[in-house]
Amino acid sequence: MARELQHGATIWDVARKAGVSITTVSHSLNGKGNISEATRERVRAVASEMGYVADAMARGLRSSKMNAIGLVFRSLDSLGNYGPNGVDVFMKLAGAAAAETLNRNLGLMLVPDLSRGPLPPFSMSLDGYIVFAPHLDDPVVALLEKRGIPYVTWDRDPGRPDFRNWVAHDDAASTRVVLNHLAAAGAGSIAYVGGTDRNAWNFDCEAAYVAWCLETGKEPRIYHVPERDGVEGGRQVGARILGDGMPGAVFCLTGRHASGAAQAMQECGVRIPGDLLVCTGSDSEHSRQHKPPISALDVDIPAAAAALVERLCEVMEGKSGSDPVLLVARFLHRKSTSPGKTRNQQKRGF
Amino acid sequence: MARELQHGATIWDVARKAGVSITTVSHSLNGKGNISEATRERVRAVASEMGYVADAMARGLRSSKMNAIGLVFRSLDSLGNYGPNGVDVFMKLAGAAAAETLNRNLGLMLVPDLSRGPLPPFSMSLDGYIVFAPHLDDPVVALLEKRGIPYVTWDRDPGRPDFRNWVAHDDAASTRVVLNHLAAAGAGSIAYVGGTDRNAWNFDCEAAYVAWCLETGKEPRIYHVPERDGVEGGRQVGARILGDGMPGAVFCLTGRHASGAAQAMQECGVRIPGDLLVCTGSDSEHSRQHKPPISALDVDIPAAAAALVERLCEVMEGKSGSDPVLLVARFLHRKSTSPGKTRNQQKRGF
DNA sequence: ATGAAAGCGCTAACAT
DNA sequence: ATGTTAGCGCTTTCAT
Repeated sequence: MARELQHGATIWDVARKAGVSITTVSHSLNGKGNISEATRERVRAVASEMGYVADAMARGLRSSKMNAIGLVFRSLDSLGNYGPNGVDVFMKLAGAAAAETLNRNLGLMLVPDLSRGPLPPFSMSLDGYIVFAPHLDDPVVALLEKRGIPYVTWDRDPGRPDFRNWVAHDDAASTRVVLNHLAAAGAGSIAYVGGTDRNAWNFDCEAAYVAWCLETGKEPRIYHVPERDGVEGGRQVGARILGDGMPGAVFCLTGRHASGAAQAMQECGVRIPGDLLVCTGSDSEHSRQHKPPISALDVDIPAAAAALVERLCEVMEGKSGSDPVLLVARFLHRKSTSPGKTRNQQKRGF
Repeated sequence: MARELQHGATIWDVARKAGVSITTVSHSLNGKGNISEATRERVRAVASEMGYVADAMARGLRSSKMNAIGLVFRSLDSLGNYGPNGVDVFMKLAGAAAAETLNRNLGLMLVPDLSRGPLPPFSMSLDGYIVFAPHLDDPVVALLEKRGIPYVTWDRDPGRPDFRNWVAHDDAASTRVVLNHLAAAGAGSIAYVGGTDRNAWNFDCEAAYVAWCLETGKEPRIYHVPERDGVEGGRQVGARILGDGMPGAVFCLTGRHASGAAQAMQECGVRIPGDLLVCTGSDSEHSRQHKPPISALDVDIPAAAAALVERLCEVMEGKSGSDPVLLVARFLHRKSTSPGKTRNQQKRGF
């Protein structure tokens, strides 16, 4: 149906009905200017009675503010399988960010990968962007940078150490928490399984692992599995690890890899946690539902979303120079790293 | 930083640089009017060289088209825990819809519940809406209706039988598929566990269950658990069902309920599928990861998103009178309803 | 084949 | 305390 017909009342309609000028309407509704309280009230009443809502585009055109921010949806491909890791984290973040932006009366626009294809009409008019896990030399970041659009990132930009508008977990600290926990639980040697995406998470966790090995005098055992290979990739690496000689523990960054690796090894008769401890750097349904449940680092998604949106708002307001925001990952201690637990605890999924 | 500085080139800048009028630029870029191919090419070249992108708001103001649609985020509360069911379906749909809208060069805006709080600035300017599972007398639908904004719904609007712009699974048919499967697998009596939200899914599945019982001469056994009670609610209903006398099968609409019910009953010594068949109407990580995996109806989310977006585009273009789109849910036959399967199949998670 | 000019609905100087 | 007016950047008649 033609929107023209139904298109809501304009500021003119309100002005006419209230018997004032459009300026008065604008000022009344926006709490600006010098308007008598009586008039202000009357205008407000008329406006709300008419269901008047200022046209976002007209307003935006004038103030060059869209009142909406974008959330970049990198690599749609990887979402193709809608696995718990791809979608889970990203989409939960989208939900939490939407809640967060609503509080500030901003819209949240999902923008699937800006770096390929024609730009969606709105993409360059948005007030700011949240970029999820930029990788090395990310073209999306380059585009935003070139156009001077404010943005913050989840995880630091691995190629740009001076860019400081990011929010992330303290990956180095989290990694040490895990490794120390594993060592304390009796793991003599710990194998590490990272992903292949060139993002800060992979880089920093691996670096922390290597540093920790150096400090504790252990021999690093590093494996890489492409994120997209998911559980199956995990199974394969599990087999490889077994082939290379069973370690005391395995730390898989990705939840799906952890689940796959544990699965494959259990099928070979390895008992978890009896023979081997397993832990993941990213909690997901896979780690929660695995038998036994797999210990994991957990992203506090609402906190992350809140921090990202808040920081972005600061940047949009021109504030700069703040430090990056480091969140603490929660460590969820579960059965997979608890040798010697009773049957009862096991049953409760702990 | 002040956007003014960085604000991209305007149509004027392009016109000046190309030595033509803004009309020529507009026409060249939009393939309208009578412009010589030479000029058109030159303008295009200049524009792309300058990285010119038409301002979405200015364009929208003129054409009163936003080129973006909204996806209503009903009841954020229920997403509060970001459990696999809330997020799973809704967020996957958001992702798929974003991909789908991108193909049409439309933006997708996440709009958290229009019915409470102040309207987000954009919400009333969007070209159309996808409303996810409207419930009876849904205020969001009422608002959209009042303002004449085109919308489609996922699942029919239970209170408005004449509204036909919806996409959903054929719940009646799907329910029968499940019940027949359960009966064929040897279930003499089948208990049904539905949710309490007043949406079409709950209504239609239950109606189909009752009808099927009537036809087959079975006594209906109906239980209700609030969606938000999740796995714990499932555990409780599992206990209740056991208390009322164990049936041959349980059909839980919600995946989390199914998982909880199965869990509680298994802890009481019930063997699945040996003593009892369990099936859910909504596949999720919970049903997939349960031991044994729980048979489920599965939403083809990309198909649903595609259908929703396509239908919405039709509605926005003024086409009307099309029939609702009925999708077929896939039935995923798993171990929980396969009595007498071999050990091997069991191992493969089938 | 090209350009001038009128708005779209709003905000913010600038009158009054 | 209220009103007039000039644009924001664009599309679209209507001239030329």
